[in-house]
Amino acid sequence: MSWTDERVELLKKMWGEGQSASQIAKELGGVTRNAVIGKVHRLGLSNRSGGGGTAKAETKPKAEAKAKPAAKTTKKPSAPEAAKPVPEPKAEARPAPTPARKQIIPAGQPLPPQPSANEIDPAALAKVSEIEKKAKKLTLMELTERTCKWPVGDPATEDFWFCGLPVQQGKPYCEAHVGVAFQPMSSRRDRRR
DNA sequence: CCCTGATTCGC
DNA sequence: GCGAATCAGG
Repeated sequence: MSWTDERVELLKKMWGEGQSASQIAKELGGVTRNAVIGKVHRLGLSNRSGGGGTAKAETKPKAEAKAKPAAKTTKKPSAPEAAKPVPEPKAEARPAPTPARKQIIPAGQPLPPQPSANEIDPAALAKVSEIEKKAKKLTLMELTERTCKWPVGDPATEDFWFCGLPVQQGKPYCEAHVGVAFQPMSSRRDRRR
């Protein structure tokens, strides 16, 4: 796959929306997240603020001397390079408060499709029963930080196990179970007797 | 372990 | 220009 105009555009759009590189890569298809990140950098929009041209040259004296697998002497101009006497006292405040900012980036949660349905989403339930077929069926002892802790079956019987699929980051359950575990709220609202 | 972006460098 | 490998952090 190559970076056609359309693909680049989609990349820009998604990146602008705060989508992660992996998601973008997944969406584009045919590329890895690394490819996406690489492209993002080459496009000069590494920082999601780069919209209007305020290119902040964040000089990161970060990783420098890395443990290279082999001693590559490819580049080493070994230029004495006089230190940069340019103080650059950080002038330029903000002449203009940045005119049109795209929009406030949610940062983080991509927010779900739409919690319009207050009741447990039938689709979510279907998803659950479907993934339960692929469940690892772990025992309590086998659960770890990253295994879905959704219980299945009756604890009083032998037919009991935990989902065990990879959890959704930060949550105790896998994607499918998170879907039914964390409801938009309100479904059971007032069940007055 | 999973995921994120950042950087390097051979191609 | 491209992106795998690698780094660094969460």
